[in-house]
Amino acid sequence: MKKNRINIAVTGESDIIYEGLTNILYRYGDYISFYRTENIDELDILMIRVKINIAILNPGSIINRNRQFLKLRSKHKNTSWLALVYSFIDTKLINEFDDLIYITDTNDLIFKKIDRFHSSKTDKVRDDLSKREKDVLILLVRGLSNKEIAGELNISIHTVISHRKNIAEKTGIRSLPGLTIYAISNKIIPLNRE
Amino acid sequence: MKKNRINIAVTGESDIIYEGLTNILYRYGDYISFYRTENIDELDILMIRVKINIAILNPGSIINRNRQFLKLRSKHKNTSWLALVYSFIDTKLINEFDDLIYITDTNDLIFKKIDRFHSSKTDKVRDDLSKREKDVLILLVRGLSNKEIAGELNISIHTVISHRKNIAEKTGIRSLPGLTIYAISNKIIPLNRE
DNA sequence: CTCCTCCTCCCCTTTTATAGGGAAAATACA
DNA sequence: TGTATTTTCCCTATAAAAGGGGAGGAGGAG
Repeated sequence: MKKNRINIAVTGESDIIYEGLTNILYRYGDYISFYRTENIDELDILMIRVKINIAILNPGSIINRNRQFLKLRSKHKNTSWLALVYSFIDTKLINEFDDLIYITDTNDLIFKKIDRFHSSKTDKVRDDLSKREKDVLILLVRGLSNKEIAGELNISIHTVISHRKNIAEKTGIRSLPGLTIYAISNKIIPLNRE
Repeated sequence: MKKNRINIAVTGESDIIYEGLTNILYRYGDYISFYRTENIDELDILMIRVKINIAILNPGSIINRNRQFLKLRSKHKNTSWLALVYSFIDTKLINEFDDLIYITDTNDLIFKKIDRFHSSKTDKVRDDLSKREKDVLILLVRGLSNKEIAGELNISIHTVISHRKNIAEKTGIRSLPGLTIYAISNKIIPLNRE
């Protein structure tokens, strides 16, 4: 029932691609952490200190670095390796990857590909919040602190914290901005525009 | 002190590139409107009803459609035409464009290129958030902590806190959910869901 | 009757955020 | 060339949140 965080490393020099990819994937919950590296050397260093679940890299960045890439792969057997293809590329290189993301892939397709390598995500994505949890969420989005929410709902602050823990567990969203967007998207609160 | 809006059309099939490009450019102010078209036919139709200041397209999408492209160009002489290059491409094609954006361009470089075709740059209003403040806000809405934002922007955590103080002062909004809604309402971050 | 969810409450420690102060350097503007 | 804004950095202190536990009662489903 617990949702594991996914750590995704994106390797490549393109701001556009990095921004695009992270922006698309952020929508599916903030249980994804991104790490950006410019090249395979940086990726190597990163993977020493962070357990990367999914590494996405431009195959172009490992041309002439094939041996280094294979070494890194074998060092981190639990990592999934995806190629982000936006140019013509050697088929041999591509075979080294677990899957390919094409620059022309739709948002949904991209997420599905990522999703396939994130086994523990499948069990529960959309558990509905209980009434009390929604009450807390609404007041949270209004900017009240835990203590203020406790006062408003006439319960102890510990209970509020408990509800928040459960909300975080169910939605996989731990940040306030993320919860705000969740609440808006799920029409728990309306977004009034002037 | 009115700001002219810029209408930018992005033509191409890649979600990643569209998201990346819009995401980068959103930061520089909400005076940019984006229009997305999948191919040059759609762009043609779009330009009948909307005055497009800048058209960004993948040169690959006009291969074998060169004549159509040139016709469209000559029909809209006030539009700037930029190529978004992420693959090997015929140099002849490229010469038809006013400028090139490479997939490896940095955020700043991309904005400079766009900026060059936006004559009314000088009348930018400064009564709202500064660029850096927007940078902080965007990362804040993504759920990063002050420390993480500091790391992302390569500044000290004290600076991040300073920016946050100024954001709170300027907007009068102190809560994260409030700032999230502010950012969405002011198109500092996009909220596009299914 | 048992299992499960919900709601309620409490403990602990560590990490972050808030709020007040200040200040120097770099840009931008007029 | 001044002046204002922006960007950067720092201090102290307090408040709040995060993350890890656990636990009892109410009520519904099987």
